[in-house]
Amino acid sequence: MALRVFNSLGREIQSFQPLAEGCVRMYVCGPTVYADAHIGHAMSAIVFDMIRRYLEYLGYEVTYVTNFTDVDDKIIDRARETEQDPFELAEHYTNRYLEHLRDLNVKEATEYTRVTTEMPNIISDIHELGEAGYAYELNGSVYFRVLRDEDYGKLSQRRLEDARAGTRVEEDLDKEDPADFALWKAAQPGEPYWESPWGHGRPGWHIECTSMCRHHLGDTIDIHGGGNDLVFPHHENEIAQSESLTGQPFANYWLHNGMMQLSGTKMSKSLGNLITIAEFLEDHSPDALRMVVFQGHYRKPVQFADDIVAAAERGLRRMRQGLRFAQGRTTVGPEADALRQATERARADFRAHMDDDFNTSAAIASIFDLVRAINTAQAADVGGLFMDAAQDTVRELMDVLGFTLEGPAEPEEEASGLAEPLIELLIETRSELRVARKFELADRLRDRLGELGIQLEDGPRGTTWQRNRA
RNA sequence: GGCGACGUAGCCAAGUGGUUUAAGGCAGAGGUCUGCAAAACCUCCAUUCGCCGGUUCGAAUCCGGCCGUCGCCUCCA
Repeated sequence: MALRVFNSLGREIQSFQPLAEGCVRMYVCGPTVYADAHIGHAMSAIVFDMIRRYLEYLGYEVTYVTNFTDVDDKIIDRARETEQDPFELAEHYTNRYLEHLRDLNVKEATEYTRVTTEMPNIISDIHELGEAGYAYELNGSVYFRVLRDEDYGKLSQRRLEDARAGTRVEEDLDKEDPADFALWKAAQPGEPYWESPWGHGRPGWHIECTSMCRHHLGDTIDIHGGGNDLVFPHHENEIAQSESLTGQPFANYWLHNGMMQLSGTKMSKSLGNLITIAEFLEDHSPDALRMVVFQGHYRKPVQFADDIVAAAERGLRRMRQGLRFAQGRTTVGPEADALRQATERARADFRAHMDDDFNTSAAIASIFDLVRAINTAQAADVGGLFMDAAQDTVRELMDVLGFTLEGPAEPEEEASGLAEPLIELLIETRSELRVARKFELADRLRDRLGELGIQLEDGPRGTTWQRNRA
């Protein structure tokens, strides 16, 4: 079975076939950097990271380009409000976001593009559009002539009249058509600007992605991704610009992730109902966010709430529990064989579900099935090759989804390295108490360690311990 | 108003015509193990898929209506 994906362009499941054999070129719309990113942005980054990782798992060489919108009205407004330099402001939040991506275990992009470093390409592309009759100048701004684009609206399945309906009536009432959108905006006094054939100004929002794709990936790319709130107008306009410019299809597959919901409504900067990535990571592991997102489907809205995160954390603990050091001595026999079969089945199921438009929820379920098989085998004293293979498979498949499987971080004060020997010493002492049947004391010791975040477990081969975040 | 998505157990959620009289995770109940706990394992936990009709030998899955939720139509991942 081969990979099939839901293409927003045409709204159907299609088998995935990249332009160049074995190579995938993908572009994902990144954030506008005027404030700290929230976990909705993180969801998008995580979803496309998963898609990229899975494509690589399938053996594709992936060129992954993502951008930062670092010139924009909101940035200018925010800079004015806070009396900052807009470029410094954008730079600050760009770096913050890059840090967050690392914290979230998002693989580094092949290239991070920015509007500010793309200016010559943007200007020449706008110029070309003008030459070809797709754009016109008006008072120092340049607009895209929507009427010239015969299949405008094909992505969002919107007719031009619908697109016009809600258009904000604003400054340039002289636009040829209300649906025409800005490729270049003339600078107002005090605004940052670049020199252009049309005077001082800055690019419109949509043209940046057109130029970045064209100049960093080529006229036609395999996958274009982003949140489904970008379908209209942003991606529709990108298609209009790019295809008018090159005469080639812009992107073969359009993939859109659903929105993160906080108490029933979309999380967004403008509504102010958000949890920033930084806030989330103060209390939770990056894996927890992936679990919340991937227990659902990337195209559907994801519910976010404290109890949902808590449930995800407990599921992850179960996953990690299956990776405990295996000390069983049975390496052959029916139990070992059952484990081997469970491992093969998990691999096959995982792959089949991921091939089905990245059904991460079902894919994770097949990993959980393997974890249960591992635990059962551990109880049956299975160890050796098959156990190693089973545990490695859990790690490998979880890694395809971008999970780190790291437990709660070690507290800083343990830097001295004294904590572990001390814990071992306490366990040793407690074992002696237990042998002496002084259970009350032994239990008290266990409880107190538990309060300190050290959880003891008495097994048939002695006591083990692990950190357990309160 | 226009375009689109969705409504599955206490919660999150997969499943889109028979192999499912509905995966998986969390929570809950009982049991095994244990000095006790924890972890793990076993069993149970929706005769039912928003509601009402229809198509079909057969529907959570297809069609129609209704109710409800959400997204886009303005900046938005």
